[in-house]
Amino acid sequence: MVSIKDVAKLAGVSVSTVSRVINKRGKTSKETEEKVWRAIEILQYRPNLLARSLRSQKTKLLGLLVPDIDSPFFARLAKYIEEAAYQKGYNLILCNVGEDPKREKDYLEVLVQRQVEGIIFPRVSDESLLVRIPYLSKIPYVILDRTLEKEEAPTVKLDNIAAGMLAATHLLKLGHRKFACITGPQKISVSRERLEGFLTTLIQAGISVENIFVVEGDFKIDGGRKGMERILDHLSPPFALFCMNDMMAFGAIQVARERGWQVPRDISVVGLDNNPLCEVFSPPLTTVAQPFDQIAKAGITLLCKLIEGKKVRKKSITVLPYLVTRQSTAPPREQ
Amino acid sequence: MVSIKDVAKLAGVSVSTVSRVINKRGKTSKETEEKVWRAIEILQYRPNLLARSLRSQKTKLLGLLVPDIDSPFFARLAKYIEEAAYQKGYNLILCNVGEDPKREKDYLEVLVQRQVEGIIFPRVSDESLLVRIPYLSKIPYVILDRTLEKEEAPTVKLDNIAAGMLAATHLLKLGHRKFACITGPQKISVSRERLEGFLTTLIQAGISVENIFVVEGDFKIDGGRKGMERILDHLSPPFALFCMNDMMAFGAIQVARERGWQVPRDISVVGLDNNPLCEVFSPPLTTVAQPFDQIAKAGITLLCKLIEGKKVRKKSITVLPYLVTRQSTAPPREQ
DNA sequence: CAGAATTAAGAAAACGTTTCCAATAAGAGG
DNA sequence: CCTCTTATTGGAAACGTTTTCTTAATTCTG
Repeated sequence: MVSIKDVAKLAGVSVSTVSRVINKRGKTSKETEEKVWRAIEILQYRPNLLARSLRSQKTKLLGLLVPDIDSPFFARLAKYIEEAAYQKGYNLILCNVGEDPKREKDYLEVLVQRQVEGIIFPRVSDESLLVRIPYLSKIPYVILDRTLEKEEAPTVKLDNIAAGMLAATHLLKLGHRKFACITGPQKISVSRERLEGFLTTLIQAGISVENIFVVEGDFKIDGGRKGMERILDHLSPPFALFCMNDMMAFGAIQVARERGWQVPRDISVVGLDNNPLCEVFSPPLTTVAQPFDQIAKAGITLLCKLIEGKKVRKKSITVLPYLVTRQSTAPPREQ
Repeated sequence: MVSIKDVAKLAGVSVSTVSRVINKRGKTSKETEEKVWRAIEILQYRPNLLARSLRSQKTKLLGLLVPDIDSPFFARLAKYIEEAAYQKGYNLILCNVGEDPKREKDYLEVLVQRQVEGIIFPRVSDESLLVRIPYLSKIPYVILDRTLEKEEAPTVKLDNIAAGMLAATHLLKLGHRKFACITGPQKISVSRERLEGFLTTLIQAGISVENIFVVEGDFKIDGGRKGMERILDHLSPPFALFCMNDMMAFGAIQVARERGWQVPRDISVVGLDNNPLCEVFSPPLTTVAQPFDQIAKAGITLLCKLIEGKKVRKKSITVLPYLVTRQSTAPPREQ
């Protein structure tokens, strides 16, 4: 491997001069600069970022801890996070932790050892080790799409209450009086907040609790399917269903169809996320959209501020959802 | 930051001894080992991987160059690649290059400078800079789901010809005699190979070329939509359609539905990839499945061998697709 | 019991940078 | 012509490891 020494030798200058030229720090004469660049060109020299990082204590590395990169939600988020990080000159170490706490622990250790400057992670659970491991709490981090109970951790997320309200008002406006909801795991704050927004809006509109049937899902297709089965065992159409993400909505609609019900004629369905497939689904899915780009960008920006040690006023940022109306919702048919 | 020196001091031994204990290299007495581990525990010492890598010339880092992490195909592949890398003790730097050649160049530079030990990337284009930049060709790499024209680059991919054949035989067996196909971009070898398998099988079965209508797509939903519009302008159902990935199949089916055609009654559709959403689509999509886990695992294994400098007999590995029959295909209706 | 062989541990060099400090050369001012 | 700045440059330490080479201490062998 060709090092800065080789460049210095070929250019006939000292190592420090080469460094100065490369980093454009300090004074250097035009001629030496030229000599140095020429040598670099000839030798195809590329600085070793390990050495640079070791010396300068800056790695320009971030850890991206994600539950499941294969889920459309996280894949989308990851894309925008990567984009924002790239813009700021950071690289991302991809850590797919799944449901495995051991793996999360492993990765956190590794990230620390690799001297990442910060960690960004969507939707950690409350049991997450991040907050537990003491030497970890020193490293800047930002949590996306999720609040941790205990402390005022830096967070960027959707206004989930507003999201629930958006779904509820849309369905109310269509004239629905009977509702169902498939939530995410209740231990995740996101689920609770969305439910809160959904329920309070309905109740304020005078819907009685007997007419609201809530089942717990898992944000996956299968949770939507199982949820819908339970709902249809207890509730007879027409009614309106709010699924807390699109995947579950897809699963739920499939079950409805299998049982002979039509969407939106018998059941209106609202999803959440605005997955690109909503458009091609049959029927195209009405959904509460997340501005993924905003979340990611705000997250990285916040993280960078924390890394630079700047004082941040608002450690907790929320972004607003918006409704995308398609064909899976309609007024309830006459009974 | 607490370093190995602090540990040495607290344990009352030399730095080299601490290093030996940590790496379990060389002889150390039970007592010193205990002293060292105790000091490590007290100080919460974690080795600095930058320094270690710098010295040992091993970073245990891999670059993952991917066109679009938000596409279901790449997200799925990335997940399994990450899994395989993790098993082998490697970390991944995520590089989402999009369609931007400048970005690809940037990232390749950065990866080299970060001293990654290898690069793995799905579906590079032939114009990819990888092969061009001379100092890059030294760093081990493996290409997934794609062959580069020129040389015998190490590759792991689906047997695409078999994939095309699988789709064709399935449709033939159902009794179809009129066919359409929405390909991927023709400049990507994957598309050409799949088409080859599809066409030769049909022609060998005695289907005349007038009864095969091929349009070029882009592997995205919209390509499927546009492709289907062109097909329906030229071809009247019933016929059988092979889409070279599931996304395009979803788009195509939507257009068919908009135009009043039913799948599979009027048009049989076969996709490719076996996206989890195939199951919940309406109708559930028959598809040629890719064994993502095998591809990823074989890719990482191959890359590791190249890194270790082992001689590899087979630099080019193909894995076999299999058909998953669902409800989007059926015998053609009587006309 | 002397010398050889073995074991455990320390000292120091090396990895490739950045950066502080000192040194040299050139120009300015008196 | 001598001193004082100023502009460039080089030398060397430092970042935190690993690893080679010594050295000291112990055990074995005849």
